[in-house]
Amino acid sequence: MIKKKRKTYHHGNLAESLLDAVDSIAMKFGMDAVTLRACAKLVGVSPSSAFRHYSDKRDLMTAFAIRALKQMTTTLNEASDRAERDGCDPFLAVGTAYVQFALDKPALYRAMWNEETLYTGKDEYRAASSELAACLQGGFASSIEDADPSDFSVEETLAWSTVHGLANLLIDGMIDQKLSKKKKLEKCERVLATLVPVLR
Amino acid sequence: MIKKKRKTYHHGNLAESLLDAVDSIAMKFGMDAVTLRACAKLVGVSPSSAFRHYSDKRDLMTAFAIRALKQMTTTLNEASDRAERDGCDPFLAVGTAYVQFALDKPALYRAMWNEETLYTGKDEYRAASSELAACLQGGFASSIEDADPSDFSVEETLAWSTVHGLANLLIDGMIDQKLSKKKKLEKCERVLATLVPVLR
DNA sequence: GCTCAATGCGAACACTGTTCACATATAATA
DNA sequence: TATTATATGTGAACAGTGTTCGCATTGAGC
Repeated sequence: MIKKKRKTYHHGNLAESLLDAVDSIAMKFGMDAVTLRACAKLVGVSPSSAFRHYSDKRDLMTAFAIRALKQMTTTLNEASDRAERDGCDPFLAVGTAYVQFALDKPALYRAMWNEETLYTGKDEYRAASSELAACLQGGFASSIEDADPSDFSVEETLAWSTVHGLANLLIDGMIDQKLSKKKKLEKCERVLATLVPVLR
Repeated sequence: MIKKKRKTYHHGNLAESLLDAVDSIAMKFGMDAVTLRACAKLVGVSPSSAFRHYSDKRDLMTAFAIRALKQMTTTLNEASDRAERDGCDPFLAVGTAYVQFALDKPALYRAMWNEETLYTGKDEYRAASSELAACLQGGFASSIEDADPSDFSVEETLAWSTVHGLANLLIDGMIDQKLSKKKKLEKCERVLATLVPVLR
C-alpha cells in the first residue's frame, strides 16, 4: 500500500500491490486518474511489469472490481448480522449499508459495474457479483435455497433495483445533492422503509 | 450525421455535428471508442477545431449528455401521454419507457450520468436532468406544483431509484442477463407494478 | 471592398496503453 | 553445490490520446 524503494529486484506480490495502488489513486483523485503508469510508479515499478500479472488494463480493473465487490459483500454481511442480533429489519439494514458503502467510497462503487470497461464475463467476477446479490436476497429468503441463484424473483429484483438506483442517483448528485451524508442516509432509510411491507 | 467532404472551408454547424459523431460512434463501438480525434475525422475536420466549440472533451461529453437527457425526456413524455390517453397507470408507463430507453441505447444512457466525467454543475445539465426527473414525478403529482422541484419526496425518490436501478442492473448484465429484451421488459413491468400501490 | 471576429488547420507537446528483446532473480534439477 | 529453467522486472520503442498555439481562411458588417 505504501510507496517505497524496494531492495529486492522482485517485488514479492506486485499483483495485489497494484490493486492497492488503484484503490489509493481512485480514492484520492477519482477513477479517471487511475492510469497504469501512475499505479506502477506508486508501487515503485516499471509500467511494463504490470503486464506480467494482468493481460490488460481492463483486466486489472476487473480484478479491482472483484475485490471491491467482495469488500462490499463483507460490509453487507456485517450489517445483516448486526440487524439480526438487534432484531432490526434485515432488508432495511442491508439496503442502507449498501447505499452507505456507495456514499463512503464512490470511486470504488463506480468501478464495480460498468460492463463496457470490465471483463464481466470472467467467472470470478460473476461469482463475486452473485454473492453480493445474495446479500440482498438473503434479507427475505423466500424459497429455501433457490435452485438458480442468478434467477431473481420480482421482489428480489425490486429490492436490489431500488437500493442500487438510490445509491447511483445519490453519488451522481441527481437527488438531494446538498444534503449531508447523514441526511442522505436518513432519507434512504425512509425510502427503503416504504418498501419493506411490499417485500412479503 | 454523415461523413462527407465538405466544399466550404467552414463547416456550418460543427458543434452539433460533433454531437452526432459522438452519438454514432458510441452507438456502434461503445463509449470507450468515443475519441475526440475519431469524432473530428468522422465529421471531416481537424481534431483541433473541436476546441473552438468545446473547451474540453469533458465539455463535449457534457453537451452530449444534455442532449441525451432531452431525448429521453421526450421519449418519457410521449409514453406519459400515451398512458393518459389509454388510461394506463402513468408511473408504469413512464418507468417502463425509462428502462426501455436504457436497453435500447445503453451507451447513450450510460453517458448521461457519471458525475466524475461530466460537468454536472453546468446550468444546462441541471435543467435537463431536472426535467427528466419531473417526468417521473409527474406520474403521481402529489402536491400542486412543488415549490422546489429539486426536492424529492420519499415516494418520488423511491420511484426514480427503482426505475434507475433496474435500468442500470439490466444494462450491466447483473440481472436476467440471458433474457431477451422483450422478456426483460416484461419483468420490468411486473417489478414496477408491485410498486404502484405504494406510490399513493 | 475592407476590416475583423469567428472558425478551421497543422505541427507540436506530454501522456496513455502496450509490446518486445533483454536483464535479473528465484526454483528445480543434476 | 553448480546449473539450468522459469518467473518476474526493465527500458526503449510504438501508435494513439487530449490539448495548445501560431497561422490560414472565411464570412458578416461597415
